[in-house]
Amino acid sequence: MNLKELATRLGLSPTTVSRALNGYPEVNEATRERVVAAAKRHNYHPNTRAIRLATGRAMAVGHVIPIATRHEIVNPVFADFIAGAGETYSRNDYDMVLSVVPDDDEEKTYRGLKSKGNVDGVIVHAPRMKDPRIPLLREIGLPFVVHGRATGTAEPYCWLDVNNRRAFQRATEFLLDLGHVRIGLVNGLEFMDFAIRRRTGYVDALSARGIAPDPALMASGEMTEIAGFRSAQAMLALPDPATAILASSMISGMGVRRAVESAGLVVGRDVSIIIHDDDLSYMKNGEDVPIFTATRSSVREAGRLAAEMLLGVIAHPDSGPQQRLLEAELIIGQSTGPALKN
Amino acid sequence: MNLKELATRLGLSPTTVSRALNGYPEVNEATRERVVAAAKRHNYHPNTRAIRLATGRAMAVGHVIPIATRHEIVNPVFADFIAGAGETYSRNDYDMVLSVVPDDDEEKTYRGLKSKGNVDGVIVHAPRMKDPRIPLLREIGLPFVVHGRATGTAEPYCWLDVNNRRAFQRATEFLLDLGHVRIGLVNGLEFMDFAIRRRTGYVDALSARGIAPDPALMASGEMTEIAGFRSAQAMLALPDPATAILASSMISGMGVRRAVESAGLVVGRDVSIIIHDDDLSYMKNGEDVPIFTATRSSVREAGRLAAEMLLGVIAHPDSGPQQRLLEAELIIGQSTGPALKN
DNA sequence: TCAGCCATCCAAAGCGGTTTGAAGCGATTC
DNA sequence: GAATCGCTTCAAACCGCTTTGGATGGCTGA
Repeated sequence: MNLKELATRLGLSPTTVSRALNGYPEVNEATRERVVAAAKRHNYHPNTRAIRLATGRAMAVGHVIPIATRHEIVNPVFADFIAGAGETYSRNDYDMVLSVVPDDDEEKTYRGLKSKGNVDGVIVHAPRMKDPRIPLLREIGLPFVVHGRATGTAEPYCWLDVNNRRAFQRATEFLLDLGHVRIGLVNGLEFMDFAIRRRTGYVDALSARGIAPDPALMASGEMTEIAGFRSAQAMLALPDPATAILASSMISGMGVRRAVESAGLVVGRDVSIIIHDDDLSYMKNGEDVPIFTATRSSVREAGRLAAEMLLGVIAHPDSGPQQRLLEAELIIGQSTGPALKN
Repeated sequence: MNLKELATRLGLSPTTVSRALNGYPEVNEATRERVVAAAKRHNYHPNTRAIRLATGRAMAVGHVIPIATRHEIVNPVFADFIAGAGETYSRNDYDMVLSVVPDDDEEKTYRGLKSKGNVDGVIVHAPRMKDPRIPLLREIGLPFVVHGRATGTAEPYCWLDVNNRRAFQRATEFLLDLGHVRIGLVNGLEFMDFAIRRRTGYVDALSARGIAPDPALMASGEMTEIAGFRSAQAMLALPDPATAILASSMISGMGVRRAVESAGLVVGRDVSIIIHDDDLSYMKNGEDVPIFTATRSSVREAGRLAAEMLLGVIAHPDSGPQQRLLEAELIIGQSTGPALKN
């Protein structure tokens, strides 16, 4: 059943039927009701491909996922962000198209997306310092929103980010207030923008109390369990070991916890742990009482909001670059406690 | 730059240019080269929306992700599967479109995808027993491939699955051979088809050795760290406690490990653990030496293969239902050892 | 009464490709 | 020399919708 058939059946022109269904004013209310009823009765759904060609809009948003040789973006955090963004798209009748491409094809992919007209805009994931995708997208004129920020980019652009610096600053201050001095940081890879900001927050908090950051207490790597384990193990084995550790994710936090426990120490008593909790739906930080004390910010919610921002930018291309900074909450769990006097 | 402009510039008709670029035989080789060169020079890319309307194909594959109220499908395993499938689509110039919808809209979504012509086929995720999506998709005539199988579905359909029964049977036999008798199963939710099959394999292996399955040693729940922890904790607290535990994923296995360690026991000596390892890219089971003994099967590779199968079905709709069963390998890690005599 | 004005509807021209049917033309065949 | 054939190329229809630019006719107001 297509528009023409439906129109014939109703004894109307395709024009009128189209207008009736799309809510245009120049159609008699009685006619509209008749059309709407017939459309429902015959289970008519306009063909998306035709709409797209006729309107010149793709009604779709792209997410480009590089199959990285050096760093995996396909991680649990990404999945939850996508889920959140997808909710927004569904509600707005947009499609979400994911392009999984070898990372040296990334630029070609963005250019293709634009020139072939597959999408109306894209979300940029996991920005790095001076991320080249930002000038690229501006150059080719494809609307975009960055999830995170890219330090070192001069021109303004649309982004939505968590205040990572402030979150880690607060977490560090919290540990300092508990009397901890030897505080370790198990960070993500420090070419990622968020990791840089987190370290800044951590260092700032220490410096404000006159504590010089100790390189031995600052690790950086993939946010995996095993990496968390190893980094924490090293920090606990120091002559002057860490008594508290900040971990960059739930998963690396689990590695840190394993290191603490396998050193015969008790989490929350001998060693405090604070993680960053993305509030992943399948990886809750406890149910009622959080297991870990954490800086929490829902990445799924971030996905929803970033998608909304992008749809806004697509609808109003010259409304100027929008920006939004979300604050993480500091939630107190069972993994932190006062530093032991000795 | 569109086809007509390019044709005008070349002094040719759009027909010839289109054919030249699409490799049709009825065009002079010299002309074709001229056209191809001009297309590259002017950076011409045919408009996807126009191609889709003209050919009647969507050149896209759908993945419907229900925002489940009762069960989360958006999990790490799903993310890796998607990444694998996406690789295949990119190589074949197909788009991957994800629909994130409330779970009571799932049927409506599939029907819409078909009648609006957004996709040429779909992948069905996380099948349950007698999964209603299979008859639905058959009814509306939308090509599909199921990742997994749905026990209780009479008619044949396309699927790609891991031999879950055999994998868990072998794992159980391996533990039995090591002298374990009290073997626990920390399973996924048992309305999921894969979980049923795993339990069957486990029970079969025990029965073959004359061991009656003990309900106290069989848990079922979400595959989270905390659920794994709790189930294992209960099994270790029994009067006749488990000396070995099968866990359904890396994450629940981490919970099991924590339960073992926090009971003051040593993994691989006091208690053996075998997990199912989906070989997730960001959650490796060790680097050279696996941490866990595991039944391993790459879910990413499964994604690639399922996507290939679907593209095949789309290209040859009446080639009959294809089916493929992948075997998991049993890899020996550091989490298993002989049962202690006492 | 008649021009002017809404309210309502329609024909036709896109959107940018693919594909069908036919035509031009030099070479071959009879 | 005419008919035939193959190789190239093209004009036009088509995919299914949106949207522009009328057309129609009843109603209002002078």
